[in-house]
Amino acid sequence: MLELRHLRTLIALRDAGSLVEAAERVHLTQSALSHQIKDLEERLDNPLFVRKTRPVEFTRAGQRLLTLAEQVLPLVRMAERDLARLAGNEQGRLHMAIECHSCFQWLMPTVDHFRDHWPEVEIDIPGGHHFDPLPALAREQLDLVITADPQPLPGIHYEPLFRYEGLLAVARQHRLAGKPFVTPEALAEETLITYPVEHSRLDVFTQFLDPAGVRPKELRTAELTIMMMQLVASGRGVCALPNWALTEYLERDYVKAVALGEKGVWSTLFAAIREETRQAPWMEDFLRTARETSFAVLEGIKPA
Amino acid sequence: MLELRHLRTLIALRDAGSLVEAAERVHLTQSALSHQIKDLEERLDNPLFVRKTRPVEFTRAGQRLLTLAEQVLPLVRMAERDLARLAGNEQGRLHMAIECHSCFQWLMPTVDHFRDHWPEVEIDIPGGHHFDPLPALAREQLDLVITADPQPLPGIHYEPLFRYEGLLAVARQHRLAGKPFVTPEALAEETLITYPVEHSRLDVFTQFLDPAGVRPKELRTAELTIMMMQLVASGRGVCALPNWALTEYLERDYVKAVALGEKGVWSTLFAAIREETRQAPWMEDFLRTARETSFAVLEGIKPA
DNA sequence: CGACAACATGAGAAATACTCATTTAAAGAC
DNA sequence: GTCTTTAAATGAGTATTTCTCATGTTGTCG
Repeated sequence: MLELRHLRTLIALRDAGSLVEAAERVHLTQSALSHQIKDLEERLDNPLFVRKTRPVEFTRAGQRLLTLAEQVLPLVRMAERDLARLAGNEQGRLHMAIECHSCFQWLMPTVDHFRDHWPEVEIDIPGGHHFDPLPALAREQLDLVITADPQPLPGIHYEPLFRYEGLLAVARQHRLAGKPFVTPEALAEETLITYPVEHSRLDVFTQFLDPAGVRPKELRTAELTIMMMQLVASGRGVCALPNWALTEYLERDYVKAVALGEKGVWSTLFAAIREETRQAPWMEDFLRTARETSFAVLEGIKPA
Repeated sequence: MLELRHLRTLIALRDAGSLVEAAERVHLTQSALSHQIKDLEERLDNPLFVRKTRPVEFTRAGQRLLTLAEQVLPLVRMAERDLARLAGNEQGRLHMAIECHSCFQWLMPTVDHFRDHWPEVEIDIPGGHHFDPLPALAREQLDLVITADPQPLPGIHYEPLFRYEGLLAVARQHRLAGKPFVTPEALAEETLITYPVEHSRLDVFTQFLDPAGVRPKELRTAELTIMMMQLVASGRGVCALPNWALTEYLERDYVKAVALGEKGVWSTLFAAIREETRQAPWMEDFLRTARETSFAVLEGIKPA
């Protein structure tokens, strides 16, 4: 018998393009999905997708089921939201801080969507606070903090959102452009541009340069991504940024990107929340939509 | 996680009015449904229906899920139909005979519905054949026969549709009216009106009178239910009919009904089909909708 | 009150959905 | 062409879920 599980799988498969990645998204193994879909295909007596292509291509039967999924799953989600409200957990506050300078890109659609669906929850990103966000979260001045470096604090839970790769942006004609990856040592000859924050909060240092004991030749800071890009493009330095923050500049061929080290430097972005708010239906919904929109909007990220 | 299974259960529960009957409809035990719904309620943190009422009464949460089910399940069914078509089993013929004089009432809506959804399948109820329907089914002159007395024939499968009770219709002022049930012996004093068919095909004889060795004082036949009702109402005899064939006359208080024996006489109505056509998706769909419409249209019947 | 009907509950059985370890197949690299 | 890498399939075993069975509880009606 067809179940919602199958529809969810197919949607994940379409969005991911391969079984392996789809499996990550729904938090199952590749094998599980392979079996699941095989069962389904046998019962329907019809293949659902062509495996030999990248991304996978759906047969007519597969497309029909995807159509069904698109009709049905939103209805189901709306119903679940209504039920959560009926359960009585409707009041709430969601004030958040963002430690990640380029996160607004995907956070804004999430916030908009959320505001529509949970009008009773007061959602806000209060600007211009100068205190440390994580302690502020603990003392209930904030309700959610987007951060890439979780620090163990009592009562604080870190909910992984997605993993992303730190890439090194270099000028198009730069000597490192086109290399498959860059070694820490190579950066000893470069000017590194960063956001004006402590080095302990930057992955280039903590995960790449510090372990190798290397320091860049020179350091300079910039507030905004676009300024960094201008500096990089004009050959005044290099900078490390999340892959998704770079895609638009890469597409316009404004700069080039190289991986940091052979394996790349991968970090996880977290939503820090208080344990008490973790079960709240609107919080679960916010995290879910946050993940969904980030996967929809950003390229090159992976499930945590 | 919410699944279609839950929605199907809730619909069955609403249609049936009690867990016990709903369980019969979805072919599970009462216990299974009880557990299933309990799980759901716990996860939603909300009761779904009030158990102490008959029929059960749904809470707001339950109603919300029912709404969802009504939106979603038809979509799912349409998709399944499309998939069955894609699987290639689209051609078919469905000529049927009806051995049961009062079946048109529920069969017609079924046929109409089916014609809409399977335009490629030729559906018909050829009239005026004088041959025995079951052998005609075996030799492929027919594809489906509605009958209440299955006879073992090679290659013929009897698919139970529903169970119904045979009731004795008597005039309002008749001496038996108002009794909880009637004994076979009591019929020895009555004129029994039947359809003009062999007695071996009438449950009153096979299940009630013959076992007790009783014969009615007199016998007469009538072609149509309405004629029988007129004879009964005017005190010219009594007649045994399925409970659902009587409801409209009972509601208008045209005649009264009494059960046949303490336990009542229950029969099962079958759809006789050839084994080969049993798996055909349109056949499965026809049987499903036949069951559905009969439960929707007829009162007092039970799942087989 | 006692009998009956509907639902709940706990324990164990059956079905199913998953994981792990391997194999097969295809696509790229050299 | 062979070697490597990546994706998907497969089989066996495990875990989980979902049933059934047997029994207990509660409410209803004569």
